[in-house]
Amino acid sequence: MKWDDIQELPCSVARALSILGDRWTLLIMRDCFFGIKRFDRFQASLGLSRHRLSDRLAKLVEHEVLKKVPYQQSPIRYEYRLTRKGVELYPVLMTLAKWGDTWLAGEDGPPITYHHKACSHQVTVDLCCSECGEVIDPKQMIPQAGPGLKAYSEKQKEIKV
Amino acid sequence: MKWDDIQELPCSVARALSILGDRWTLLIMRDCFFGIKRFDRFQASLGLSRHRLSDRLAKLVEHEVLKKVPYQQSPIRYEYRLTRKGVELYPVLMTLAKWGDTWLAGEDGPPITYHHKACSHQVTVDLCCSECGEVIDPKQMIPQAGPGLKAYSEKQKEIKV
DNA sequence: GCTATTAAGTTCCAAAATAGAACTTACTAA
DNA sequence: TTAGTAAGTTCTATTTTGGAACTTAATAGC
Repeated sequence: MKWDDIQELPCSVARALSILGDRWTLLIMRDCFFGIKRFDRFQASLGLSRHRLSDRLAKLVEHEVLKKVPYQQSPIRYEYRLTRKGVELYPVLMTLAKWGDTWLAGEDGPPITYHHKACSHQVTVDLCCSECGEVIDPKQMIPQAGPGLKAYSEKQKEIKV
Repeated sequence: MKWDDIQELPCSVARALSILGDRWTLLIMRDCFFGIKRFDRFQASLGLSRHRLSDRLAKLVEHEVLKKVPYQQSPIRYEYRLTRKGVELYPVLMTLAKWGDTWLAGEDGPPITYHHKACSHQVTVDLCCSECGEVIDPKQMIPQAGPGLKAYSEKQKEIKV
């Protein structure tokens, strides 16, 4: 299967990764959450080639994860800002960061710590149930075919007929 | 910067992505959470080339995200099982899935829905503060230099001297 | 007016990674 | 003896990437 085909799969993880799942995109998003907005600052921060960066930013704009906003005229220059869709990737990055902190940081401890304004503690993040608020244990979660999968199956049948 | 260099950065997201951040690895992990354990089943499910799959599984085993366990003798055959380190990637996949459900599912709705044994509702997941339990708003989180970053800075100084 | 600088890219080529098909190995079953 | 199964490995053509140089449109200093 070609990479571009995975966006067609009836799987939200596959669809998300078709936008985010290459070498650099999630690191670009990390930088966005640290407040980076401009081309040269992304390039300096990440050290990827300008060519790649240009491609990746364009793809993120195309998918409305970032938006280009002019920050000066003559010559007109744009910066890249998170959209609502982009901001909602925060949990993905925080769960990745927590996993890295737990399993890859070694003796030195986490490179970044987080403080929560609401409770003013140093905190980590947990995945919780939207109904009961309990911290999620994977074994307690039961996946079921949802409407999107059923609709996909129907369409596949039609194609075969 | 070469991709292999990012694992050296003082950033847990970069380190995590150095293991997980290529085209297929997180999809392989998704399949693990759906109970897939054997080579041919991964290949059938994902449609990636056998060569790639072999590489990716080996890398995940090397990093102790999966472990090879024999399931028969003569000829000896192994299956791939999640380690503790692997199981703890569940939040990463669930947050990706939720984002995909929200932004990429379209009219058909989410392909998969989840039910939580503890509360027996259909649920989604939220990112919550480990201290106060509130759902996380990115704006309420304040990043600070942690011990790992300080240790890294010290080491960089030594190299320069 | 001439030259340097800044920011945001684009162009080009060599090197690395990937897809897909065929092949290999070590067995079991008919 | 032949076919089948599972888990890979090998090979080649194609695609993607990295890195350096170049472009564009403007401003600032001399």
